[in-house]
Amino acid sequence: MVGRSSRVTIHDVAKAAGVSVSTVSKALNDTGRMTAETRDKIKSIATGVGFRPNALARSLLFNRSFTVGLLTNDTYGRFTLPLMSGISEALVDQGVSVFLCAIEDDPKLAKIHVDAMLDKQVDGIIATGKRIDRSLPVDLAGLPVPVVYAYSQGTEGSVILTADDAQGAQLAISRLRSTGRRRLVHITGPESFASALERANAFQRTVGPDAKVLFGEWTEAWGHQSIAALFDAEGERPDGIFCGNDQIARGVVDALRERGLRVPEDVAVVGFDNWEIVAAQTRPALTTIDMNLKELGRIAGLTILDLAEGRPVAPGLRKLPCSLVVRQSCGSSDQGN
Amino acid sequence: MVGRSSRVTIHDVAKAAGVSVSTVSKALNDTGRMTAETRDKIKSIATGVGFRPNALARSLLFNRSFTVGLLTNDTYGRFTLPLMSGISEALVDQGVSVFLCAIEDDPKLAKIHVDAMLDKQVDGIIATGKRIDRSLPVDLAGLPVPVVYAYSQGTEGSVILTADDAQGAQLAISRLRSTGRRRLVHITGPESFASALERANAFQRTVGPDAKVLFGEWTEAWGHQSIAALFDAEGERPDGIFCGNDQIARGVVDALRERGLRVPEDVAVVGFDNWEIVAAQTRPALTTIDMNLKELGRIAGLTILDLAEGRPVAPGLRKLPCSLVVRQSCGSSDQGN
DNA sequence: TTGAAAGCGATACCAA
DNA sequence: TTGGTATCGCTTTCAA
Repeated sequence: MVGRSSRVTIHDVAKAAGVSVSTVSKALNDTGRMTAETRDKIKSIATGVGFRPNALARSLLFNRSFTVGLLTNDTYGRFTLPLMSGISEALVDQGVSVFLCAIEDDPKLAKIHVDAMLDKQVDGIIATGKRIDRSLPVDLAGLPVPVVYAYSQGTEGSVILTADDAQGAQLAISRLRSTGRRRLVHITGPESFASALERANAFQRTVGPDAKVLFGEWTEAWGHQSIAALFDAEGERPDGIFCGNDQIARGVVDALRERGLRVPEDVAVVGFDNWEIVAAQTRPALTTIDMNLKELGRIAGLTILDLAEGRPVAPGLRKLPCSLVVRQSCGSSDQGN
Repeated sequence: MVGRSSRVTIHDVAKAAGVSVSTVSKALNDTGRMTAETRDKIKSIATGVGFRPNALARSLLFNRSFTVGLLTNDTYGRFTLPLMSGISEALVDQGVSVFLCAIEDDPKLAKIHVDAMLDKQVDGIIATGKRIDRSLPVDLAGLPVPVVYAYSQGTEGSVILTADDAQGAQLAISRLRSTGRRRLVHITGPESFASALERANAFQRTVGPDAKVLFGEWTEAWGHQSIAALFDAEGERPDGIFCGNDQIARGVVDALRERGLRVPEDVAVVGFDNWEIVAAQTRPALTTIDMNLKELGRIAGLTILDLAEGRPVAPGLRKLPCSLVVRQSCGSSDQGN
């Protein structure tokens, strides 16, 4: 039997308990004063009839909707999903729900979604994208609600959360070195990506100013091409490769294997992103850098809540640490040369 | 300058226009009667002061929140994201927003999310998962709002939307045959998955009762293993392989190439899922079956809206057609034998 | 200790 | 043509 049982209001509880609505409200919210007996009786009746307060009514009263919006243009969800998961996790105990709006780089659509969220009185908006040096196609400055940018470019004076690319790169390099690798190369995406540049700079700062960096595409194919270039050429060959993302790393690992080189024995490889579906299916599975996007999401959620509740938050760019995920492509750190 | 400009209410508009709130309401909603002049004046003043009606207040009045919930336990978002995108697309013009709740197979978490959504008076809930023969860890029957199951098991008498696995399999087989393949094999996931079984049954119904089906895992590794088994054995070798998902297909394609077999010239391969990240990066790129999850989401959105607005919807399982996405792994259909 | 009434922001009926 | 008032479900002040 499908049927929408209609909702029970505080009025119904009052009638059932033989008291007034105000008494019920006070009883359930543990406010006002009354005999413990009355309070308990009302509480048990309320649960008995299955009363749940209408959040809309409370929102109207408190001017707080216990709702935040997540705006994204990342269609693959590679960044959005872990972020979303972290946000949700941080906010669910506070009774806050998340509106997800996928706007696909369409300014008009973005505006429609933002307006809809504002109309619904969201307590704040978290903006996220697929790269940290591009902003969403909509201006979020001057909105009547707080905004937090997570893995996206933000406006002057706003709160921006991102992963610490340089630190992530260090992590990868340390790992390669601790397994005894000395001839390191960095294969990464286009130079036009701030995160590619950031990692590459960290790489050269750490390994040396003329450490080799190959900029290209974020694809497996680029991984293959790079290996061809590196190993067909004369001269010194790398024994450790730090890749700008897991797809490149996969291409690199496959290309090395096809050349009869063993990973990690002959060449160790570290990826970036910890994109499960790529990293875990690569043979050998990729040791890689995780940007901890879920944690980033958690912090974004808590931050937007702070802002919404009027607590002070320092504006500016905040970089959160990456961590190393050890699988097989980089050997074990106690392994000599 | 960051600052939350406080919201303007209908009252402010009324004051600015020198009329009553009821007149403003009527003017803006094109109801009631008044001089076109008054109406226009009020409208322009409203836009002038940046008035946007508080959706919460309207919801309270209309008992409609213009909000739906999407409940999912699919962490990768492989099914959820396209679905979400379709739902959102179908509902955004109606001013409906979507709460996304990721519940990760945790019954308690699921209940918390469902309760939060109900408290916020969602107009309906769409439940989705990562396989069609499992239900979410929460009972959605008897809720005071309509529920639609999309790519998830549903309850007796509910509305369930899913992809037509059998038809998808037919599509793959037709494609293989139209490129002249005659010795077809199906490599797929565990027999315990309804969708694997459904596709396998369709395969045997079409190709013949003793057409070979290999059940295994949904992984690249299984693709490799199957190829080893098939090509190391004595006897007839397949010239066309239909894979249960794109990951298996990728393993198959890689394994074939490693054996010196050309894809698609020697063996044609068709995948399933059209998971861009896998299908497009495979060399050659995978011809595969797309479950049209976005369209499925669109229909789920429209259906939940129908239900929410009291329009009749036939209960039961509704299978939506898959489509073929042609890339390179299956050659072109005008190619002879 | 309990309850009546005002009000959150909007809409709609019914008078004027 | 316009405006006062009740209402949606809830919380909170203030009076009883």
